[in-house]
Amino acid sequence: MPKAKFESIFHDLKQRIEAGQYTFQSLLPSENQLTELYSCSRNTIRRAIGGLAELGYVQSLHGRGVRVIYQPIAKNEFTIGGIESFKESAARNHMKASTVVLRFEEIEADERLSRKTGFPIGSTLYDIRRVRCLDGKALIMDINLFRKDLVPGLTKAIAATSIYEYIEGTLGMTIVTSKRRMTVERATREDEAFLALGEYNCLAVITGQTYNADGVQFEYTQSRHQPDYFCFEDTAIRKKK
Amino acid sequence: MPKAKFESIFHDLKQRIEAGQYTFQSLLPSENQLTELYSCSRNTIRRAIGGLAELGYVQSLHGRGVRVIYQPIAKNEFTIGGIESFKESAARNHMKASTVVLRFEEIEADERLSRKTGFPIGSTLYDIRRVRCLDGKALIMDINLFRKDLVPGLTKAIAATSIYEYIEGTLGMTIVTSKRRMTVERATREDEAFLALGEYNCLAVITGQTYNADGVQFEYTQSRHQPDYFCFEDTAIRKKK
DNA sequence: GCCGATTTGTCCGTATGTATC
DNA sequence: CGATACATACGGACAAATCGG
Repeated sequence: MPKAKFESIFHDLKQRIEAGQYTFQSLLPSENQLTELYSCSRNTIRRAIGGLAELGYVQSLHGRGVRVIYQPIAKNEFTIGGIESFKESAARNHMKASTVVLRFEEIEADERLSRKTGFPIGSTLYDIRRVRCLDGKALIMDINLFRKDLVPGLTKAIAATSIYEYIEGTLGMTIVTSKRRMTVERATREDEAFLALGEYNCLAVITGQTYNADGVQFEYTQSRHQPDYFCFEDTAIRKKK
Repeated sequence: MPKAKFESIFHDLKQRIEAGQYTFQSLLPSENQLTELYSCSRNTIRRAIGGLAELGYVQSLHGRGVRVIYQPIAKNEFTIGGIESFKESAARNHMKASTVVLRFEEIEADERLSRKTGFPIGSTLYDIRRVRCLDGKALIMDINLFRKDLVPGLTKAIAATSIYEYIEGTLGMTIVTSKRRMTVERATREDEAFLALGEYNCLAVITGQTYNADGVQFEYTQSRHQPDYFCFEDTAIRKKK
């Protein structure tokens, strides 16, 4: 529920573009016209347009207008975008999701683990390992480390459903920033044992650190995807020199 | 050379964070203090901070301040971020780059190719295929399609050095928006024939469409990376509900 | 628990610069 | 050249969240 004005304008324009009201390669109404349409200041319009540009929906042309560069694409893959939980992605792709918890332990961060994950040395962590299945096939290996003091009361039963629902729903914690690295790695013996890799000997690996609303890292995750069900989208905007 | 004020403030703050003047988990000076430090309006400061947040350098905490969440990491891999050419990336990673042009032809976009690449049907395209080598190892297979009418005068010799230098330098065209999809694919016979894949049977594939300053797509690229030399970084900021 | 000071979030109106047509 | 349109910047106002007394 967007309460901010620029957000609701952003969503309205986004929907109109997706619906084809503003077509590919056409120009949006000028910023001055939009200020009248939405009865707001030009500043607010510009924030909405800025959001659309980040999404790769439009591109501003100095002195000419704002061009629509949105093209609908067929999304039949397990596309990742923004911050989204496994359950949310599965639902968006209309797939049956299930989870098997392989490990649920408490460990302490030593110096090596601290360097790797970014957690302070000595912090107590939940160490969770799960296999994610879509439509019955084991496709993703999730390795999660949570700071116990920031995510108290986590149980194996919660891990089997959705940890993020617990964190955002029950604990009322907000997830804000998420830093991720994507790489391709050789399958480990564990990957081969638990996942349906088929003829692939590699996986798409997403390593991420997640920060809560206090700006404190509470999670380190490694998500190892069977290649068929991995796709990441991104839009980059080049800075001027 | 940033002429805009908010950009130079952005770069200054970014450098101070990287230099450790503002340390991990500390708070920046308040926006009001920064307006005095840089003698500018609060609006301008906020734009600079917004840029740092997008980079994953800081996170704003309502009512409290702006927390630094930048942590230096060892970048010994071929990291991709923003829009960057092969030569630029190689230079940043202190590696010797060389290129072998496998193909340089003109083709016409039929209906199938148009759907795949986003080019209009009937447009004449340069079809270029190149192998990229770093420190003598063949690691990347680049497949580029350029609209001939938008990138005139392209030659095989230019393809052997840097097409982007030609586009931005000689033609004076500005690259603005770039949409990319990352996937993992099985190696083709061509990949195996020309690249040093080692024991991998997959590659990291980046498929992208690039738009110029007119908002017109002039390029479709597929970049197929040997896994050891591929790493993509990203920061996501969760929208509020 | 309340109040006031501080700090970030949103929004407005205006002015000026720059690019396009 | 003038009109239009986007880019940058300023200053002010009020809301919302946090923190200390």
